[in-house]
Amino acid sequence: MRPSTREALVGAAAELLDEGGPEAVTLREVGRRSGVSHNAPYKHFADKEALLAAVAAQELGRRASSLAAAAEQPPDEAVRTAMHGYVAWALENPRRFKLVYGTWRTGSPELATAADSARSRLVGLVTAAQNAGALPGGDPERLTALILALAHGAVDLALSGHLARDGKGRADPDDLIDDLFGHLAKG
Amino acid sequence: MRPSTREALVGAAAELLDEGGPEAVTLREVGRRSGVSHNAPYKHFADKEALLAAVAAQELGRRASSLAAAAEQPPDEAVRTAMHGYVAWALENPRRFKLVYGTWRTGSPELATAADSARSRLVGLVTAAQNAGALPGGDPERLTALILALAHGAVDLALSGHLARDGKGRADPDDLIDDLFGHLAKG
DNA sequence: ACCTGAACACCGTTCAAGT
DNA sequence: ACCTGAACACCGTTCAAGT
Repeated sequence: MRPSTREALVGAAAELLDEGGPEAVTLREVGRRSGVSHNAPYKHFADKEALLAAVAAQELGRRASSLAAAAEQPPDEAVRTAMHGYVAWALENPRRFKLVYGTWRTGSPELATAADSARSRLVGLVTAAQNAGALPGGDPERLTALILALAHGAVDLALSGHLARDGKGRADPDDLIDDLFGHLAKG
Repeated sequence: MRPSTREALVGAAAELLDEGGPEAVTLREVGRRSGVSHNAPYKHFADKEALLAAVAAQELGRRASSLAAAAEQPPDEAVRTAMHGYVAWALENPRRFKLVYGTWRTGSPELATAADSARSRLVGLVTAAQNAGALPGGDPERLTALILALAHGAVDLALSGHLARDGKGRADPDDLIDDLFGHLAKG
């Protein structure tokens, strides 16, 4: 069966987001690409932000699935692999990354659920790595937060050009992740 | 002497940014609060983005000054103090934080200079801490990037609600910074 | 050099009306 | 239940003109 109007709207919005950022997502163009009028979206979403939240939730759901794939690796490598995957996703889809972690004026339950799901999967990987002796002990949620914060910050700084780009101090997000795991292994 | 028109425009833009985010910074309101017409800003800035870049550069310049203050502490504590200061600034001024590290369609040399200045000050603090034996060795630029990425990511995740908020795994950005320094000290 | 007022194209949102 | 067309208020930007 062909996509429902709602799915078409979300798809068109994601497409426009990739092409030109959130302000390029005009309800008029979303409607046009979906074959409906420019205010048909209001029958499916409260406003433009709710439409963007649906795009973010869809993206986060896909991220959670790719975390499930990382879980099939041996536990001592799964977390690192997952983090490199996170970085690759963010660098390839910077506007989706910025959207997902942007500021929302009105909280979307759909988005919150997707975020919790992704984070709890990662906590599972970290716990397994701890049990395998590949990561130091302590509260797994807290260690997960540490690792995720580093990966997230490295990507965000890289995207905004605030990471040293040239010269001998050059480090990309993948390097920083490996550095962190090196320090954690020594502890 | 009273503020020039340019300074008034930047000040009004910063005020509006704090009140309602970037989209609340309308050139019409900026002009009104500065006592000029709604298109007078175009005589000082190429467009709205250039005005926002001036706000970001001003903010980053102030951040660099506050890093200078941290340098007066003993070297083994200066970096940690600076990072807690970074977190406090970001949590108190989330819209300025998001603006500074947002995506710019057109690069501003003013902003790039301010960013380099802030980062090189931090590298100086890290180098001093390494010499004092408070941080592990290795390339100071790269270690600086690691620490900054963690602080930045922790704040950004906290602002977007992607850090665990309740339950036993709860960690705020300050906790994560201390955790990182703990792991680094053990290495 | 700096500023103004009018104008243009565009956008989010609302509303009355249609099926 | 879902959609349309007209309309409203608003905004970034441009332009001709003023001092």
